Amino acid sequence: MGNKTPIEERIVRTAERLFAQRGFASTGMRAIAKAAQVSIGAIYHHFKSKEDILERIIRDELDRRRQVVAELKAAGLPVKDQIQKMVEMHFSLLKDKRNSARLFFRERFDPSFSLRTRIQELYDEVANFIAEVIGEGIAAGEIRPCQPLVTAYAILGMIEAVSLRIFAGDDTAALLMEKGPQELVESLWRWLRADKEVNHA
Amino acid sequence: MGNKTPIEERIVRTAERLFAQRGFASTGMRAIAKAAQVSIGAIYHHFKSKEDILERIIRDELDRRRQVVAELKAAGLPVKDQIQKMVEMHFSLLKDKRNSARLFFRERFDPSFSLRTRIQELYDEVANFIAEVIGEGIAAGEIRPCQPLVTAYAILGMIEAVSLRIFAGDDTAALLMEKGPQELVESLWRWLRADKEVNHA
Amino acid sequence: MGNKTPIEERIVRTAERLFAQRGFASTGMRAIAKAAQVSIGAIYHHFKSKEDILERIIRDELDRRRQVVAELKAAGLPVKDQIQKMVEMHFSLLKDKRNSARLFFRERFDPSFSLRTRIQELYDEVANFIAEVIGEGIAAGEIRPCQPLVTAYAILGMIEAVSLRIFAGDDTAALLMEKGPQELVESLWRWLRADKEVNHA
Amino acid sequence: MGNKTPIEERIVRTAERLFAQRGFASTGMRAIAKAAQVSIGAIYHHFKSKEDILERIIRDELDRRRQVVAELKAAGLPVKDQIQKMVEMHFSLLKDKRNSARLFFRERFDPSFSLRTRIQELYDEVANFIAEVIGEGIAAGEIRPCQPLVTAYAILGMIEAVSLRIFAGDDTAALLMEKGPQELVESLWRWLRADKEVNHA
DNA sequence: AATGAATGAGGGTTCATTCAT
DNA sequence: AATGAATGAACCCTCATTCAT
Repeated sequence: MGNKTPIEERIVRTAERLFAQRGFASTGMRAIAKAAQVSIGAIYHHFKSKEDILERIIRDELDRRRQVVAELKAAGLPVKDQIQKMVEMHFSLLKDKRNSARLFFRERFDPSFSLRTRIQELYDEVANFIAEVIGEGIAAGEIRPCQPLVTAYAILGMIEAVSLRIFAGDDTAALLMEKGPQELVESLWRWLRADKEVNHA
Repeated sequence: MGNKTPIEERIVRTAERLFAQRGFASTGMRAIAKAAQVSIGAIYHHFKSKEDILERIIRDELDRRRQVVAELKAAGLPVKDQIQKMVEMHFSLLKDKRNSARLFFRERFDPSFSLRTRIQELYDEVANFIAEVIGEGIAAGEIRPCQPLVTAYAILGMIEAVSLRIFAGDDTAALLMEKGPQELVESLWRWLRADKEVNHA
Repeated sequence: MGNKTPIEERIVRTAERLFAQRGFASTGMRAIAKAAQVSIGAIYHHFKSKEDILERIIRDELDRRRQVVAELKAAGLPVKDQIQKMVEMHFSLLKDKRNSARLFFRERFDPSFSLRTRIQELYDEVANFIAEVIGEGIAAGEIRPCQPLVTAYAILGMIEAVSLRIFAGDDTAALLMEKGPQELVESLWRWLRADKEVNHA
Repeated sequence: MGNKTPIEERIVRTAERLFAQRGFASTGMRAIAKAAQVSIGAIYHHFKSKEDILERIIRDELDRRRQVVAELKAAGLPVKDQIQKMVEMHFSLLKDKRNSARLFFRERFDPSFSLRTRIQELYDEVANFIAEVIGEGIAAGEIRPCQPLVTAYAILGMIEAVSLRIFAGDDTAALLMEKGPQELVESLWRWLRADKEVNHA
């Protein structure tokens, strides 16, 4: 049922790459068909429309992230570890699914795109999860008092900005890829931890 | 000579809005002409091509930001104030030039877009400026030792993420717009400041 | 595989007619589509571009002429007969493929037209063939000494001028069509033959 | 009144060159204006339309040729000399007014062009003049019996074919330019003269 | 006499999509 | 399941021409 046949796989992966490279609007069905070595008819046999392909790509990516968040939630780790895992997740997805991550970022703002809302929802979902973690941390005295939601978006933004810069693929990108994760985790903790810890150190 | 005629202004502003809303590739010249209440021919009389309009928009925005950064550099403020000003600048530009800011985000990654490199350069320029400020702060013992460049991108990302979320225009956006700037400035300082200050507190 | 589908045939023949009537640059794709009762998309499904249609038309015509010349070469007729056949060929092609012949004349000088060189080559090929025949005739004493190449172009020009005048379709054209071929053949022979034949007459 | 101001001259000459090079339909008013270093408005101040410029160019050329023919008619030369002068005239015009000669040939067949009829008329006028000369020659026994009109078109065609080939500007063209005129004159006379002359030689 | 901003119809071409096979 | 021919609206852009200055 939900099984992807090889041809669907090929279409999805090719489209993912092309959408990420050229943008959704600028990628034609012909280009996808040609690059995937599939007939146009075959694409329309498996997908309702061009948007349908994008929807599938995005949904896959959303599922993947949602699952990571769910696992993280279930694990019941200490606050600091949860935040570390979040950061690592993003960098890991960035490495494994470079194209969809890039696509994910590119098409987030297109208002004509029916998935925009769903993307926003996931984003908010992740942000809310982080805010929740922060809230708990504050309640437990582990995190200093702050606006949890603002902080959550800020954290996501930090991660994404560094991730995005890595797409450029130049020397700076290499530096960020190497130093980024640990630096971010350390900084984040320094940012969030309650003052007492510093005083007691 | 270099004066913008009213019609050019109208074209640029309309295009800016439409590009920001629908994306560059999905905005047709007809749509711009109609929305700006200008004939297609008139647009082509003032601009070489659709890309030329985008180029003008982006260049204007780049100039605006570059100038703010230059002023900031020249002011010779203390580290903390410089960072605060940076954050405020971003939120201020966000309020005044909502469309171009949004457009700026959207089209940054299109590889076929001739200005992409220039945008990247400006972004790097700003990042480098921040990294420089951080480096000076570290040398002066005001900022704790860290990777200045990674931190710079992280800071920009934080700001952007919060900014972007504001585009959505919902309740969360309102909250972020209200609490965002001061929360970010405070958090940032907490993040960056050397430990001694905390200890002495 | 190489079979022309009916739709391609219809497009080519319609374009041929319109190009001949209005000129290549002044014939729009919409006009071709309408006249051929075919959608614009269908044209572009079969041809890469407007120039591609012209290329196909010209290539067909070139092939046709090249083949006639090759057959003539292979036949090994006496000089006089070869010249007669050449003239007849031109008038015959003129009758059968009136449009492409006219088009052939019209677009020969367009420097932006990619096939111009190839047309020139064929023209030269035919001219060289005639010059060759004349050269052989001179060597055999059947043709009086003359510049073979100049004479060849002159002969082609004679034929074309009469042909072209026929396109007008008026009374003069009818006269030329009726009397042209035999008059030209006779005159040509009178022009070319060695003097001895006249003396012996 | 009929005086050309310098600006009109510049427009006409530039248009003549561009029309000859690119064709009438493919030459834009902007291109003429730019090449002639004249504003578009200035062109429209002196000429009613693009066709009007062409009309002026063609009319000038027609007048020039008509005048040569008239002079030839008035001179009352022997038949052979008249024909020689005709040939020389064509090659001379070809040298002096290369562009208009080329243009003259290119646009002769455009049926949407209002001057086509007039061009045809001049062409016929010249052909009729030649036919007349031939007719007189036949009556006087200097020219062998033949179809005067067919022969006239053939002669014009010969001349044009050689002329046109010269436009290519390659080695063959150089050869034709050097040997063409005298070869044509000699051949023509051989073609046309009554047999008795040959017999009596 | 001369300018060039403005028009909008039309240019060639690409598009996502349909459907008979 | 798979094909690719066919559609025609929409794409960006150029055109000859007008007209207020």
